[in-house]
Amino acid sequence: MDNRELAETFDRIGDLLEIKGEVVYKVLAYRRAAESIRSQSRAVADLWREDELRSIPGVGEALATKIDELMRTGKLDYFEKLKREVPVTLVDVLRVGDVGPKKAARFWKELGIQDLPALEAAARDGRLQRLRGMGERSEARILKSIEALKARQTSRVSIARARPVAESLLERLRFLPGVAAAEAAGSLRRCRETVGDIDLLVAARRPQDVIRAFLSFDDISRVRGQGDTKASVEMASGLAVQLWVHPPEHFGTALQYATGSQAHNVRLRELAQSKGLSLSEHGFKQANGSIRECDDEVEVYRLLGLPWIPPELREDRGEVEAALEGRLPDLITQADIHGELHAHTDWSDGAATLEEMAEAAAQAGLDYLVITDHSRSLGVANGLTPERVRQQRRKIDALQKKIGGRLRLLHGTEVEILADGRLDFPDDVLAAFDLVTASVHSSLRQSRGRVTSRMLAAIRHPHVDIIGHLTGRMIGTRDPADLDLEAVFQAAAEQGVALEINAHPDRLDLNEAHARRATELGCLLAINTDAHRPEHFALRAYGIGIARRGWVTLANVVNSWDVDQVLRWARGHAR
DNA sequence: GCCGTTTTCGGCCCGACTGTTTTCAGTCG
Repeated sequence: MDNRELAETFDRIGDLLEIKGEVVYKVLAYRRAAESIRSQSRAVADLWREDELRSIPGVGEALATKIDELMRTGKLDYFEKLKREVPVTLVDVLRVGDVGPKKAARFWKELGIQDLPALEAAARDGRLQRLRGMGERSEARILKSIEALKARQTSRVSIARARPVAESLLERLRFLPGVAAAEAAGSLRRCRETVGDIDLLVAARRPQDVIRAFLSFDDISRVRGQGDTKASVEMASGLAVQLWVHPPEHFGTALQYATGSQAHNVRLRELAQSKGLSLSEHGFKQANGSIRECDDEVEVYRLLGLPWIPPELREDRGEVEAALEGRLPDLITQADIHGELHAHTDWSDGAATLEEMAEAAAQAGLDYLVITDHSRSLGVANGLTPERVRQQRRKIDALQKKIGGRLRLLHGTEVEILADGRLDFPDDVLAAFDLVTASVHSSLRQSRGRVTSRMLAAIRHPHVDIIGHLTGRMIGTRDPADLDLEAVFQAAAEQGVALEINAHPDRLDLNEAHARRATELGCLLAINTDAHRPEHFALRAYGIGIARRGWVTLANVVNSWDVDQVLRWARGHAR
């Protein structure tokens, strides 16, 4: 049983317990454990074999026993019993906005509603509004929420889709009279790979004016809620947006609050309590009732006795402890990256010429660019034959002479790792490249053993320098290959082969948990855009975001090195 | 159900908004 399935099981148990009316802290304990398991950088199955389950934050005696049962038998008696008490289809009812555990339980017990279609039918028949404490408006709200739930395919969208929408709104908000500042917060600011909704924070003296102006933006299609200090809307595109408006004196605490994560905020508020303070978005309330305001986020953390914690780390994954102990990682930044090691041209499936890609790389401020077109067996991508490889080398050398010292051009390849683990070019062809990235694009559905041994063979191949987009996953459309990551990371660390963090927002592969584990094991990493057109060099921001969420520091990122160091490494490691 | 230089028992963040209520429960982030 993998981490995701395990986390889902615990989440589901939490949902059922909540509907059943169990004390909330037990529910929270299951959810906290689920989240902790989801963000584990190691497979829980491995920890189970090593008898280390209790090292997972939020897993105590009772949950460790349950994980053990799930690992041994694939089932959990406790969960099965629970499902006989509470219909498991009710968890779908919980997904409806404005319906929480209390209402779900009442709909079930008083109206016999066990699933989403039954809820919708009841709402349409006007049966919900006849319940005590309900009314016409509540029923209409629920019906709208059901429609919204059905309309969107998944509840989360790519960060790359959300960011431009947020930027567009922020530009307009900053232009409003009386607005001192406007920033994106929430999961967007924390650089999660997907975001559930867009959270925006505005500093202004007269919040109601800002909210009124915001609600009149013409791309807003529905107002979900509005008050004196916040508004919640849906965009025409279906994206949900939340706006908070606070006076400038509160901006520090408000930004901290709106950035989250919720789990991180809970940790900070507990820390505040231990100092006799009560922390909220309005400030620190002292024991005598007076409020200490903060217009600056750094000050919020300072008052808690902490250094400022970068938003990407705020997930309650050990960052508060690290901050308390003065061992926060010195995270990689965009400015640390000096070269692109993975880019395509129209020689294979890229959209632009060598010249155009070189020009764009120089414009993007890069010092060096490695051209890595596909190898021959990737027919759909017009992969290069050895003969075309030699032609491309001559073309690159000529172009280098033409552009001079502005940009160092290197000749590389993204060579296919074939289904049997061999590479798609013979050794003498590979030897002629400045840099070799090896990737898997097909036969991703092979067994765990086979995919892993293919990957290990590639890592141990004397000419391979980088493994591209390791798992092959495409967010939302293609599952990652089933790999023994621990074995892959160890081999990569031993061989000095770098693992790519592919910055394309559909890939982000390694993901943040993998990046963190790879870093712990001492792997080298490469943060690449896999650019197929000039504007793709800008995608690096998303790769940097994931790297930072994976606690990646400057030390082991190969494209933070200068070109000579990269070439020395490419020639020298484990050959 | 978890967790501990204030505790192995008794805590477990804080506030805004909504709708149905005559003072509050439920939901959400």
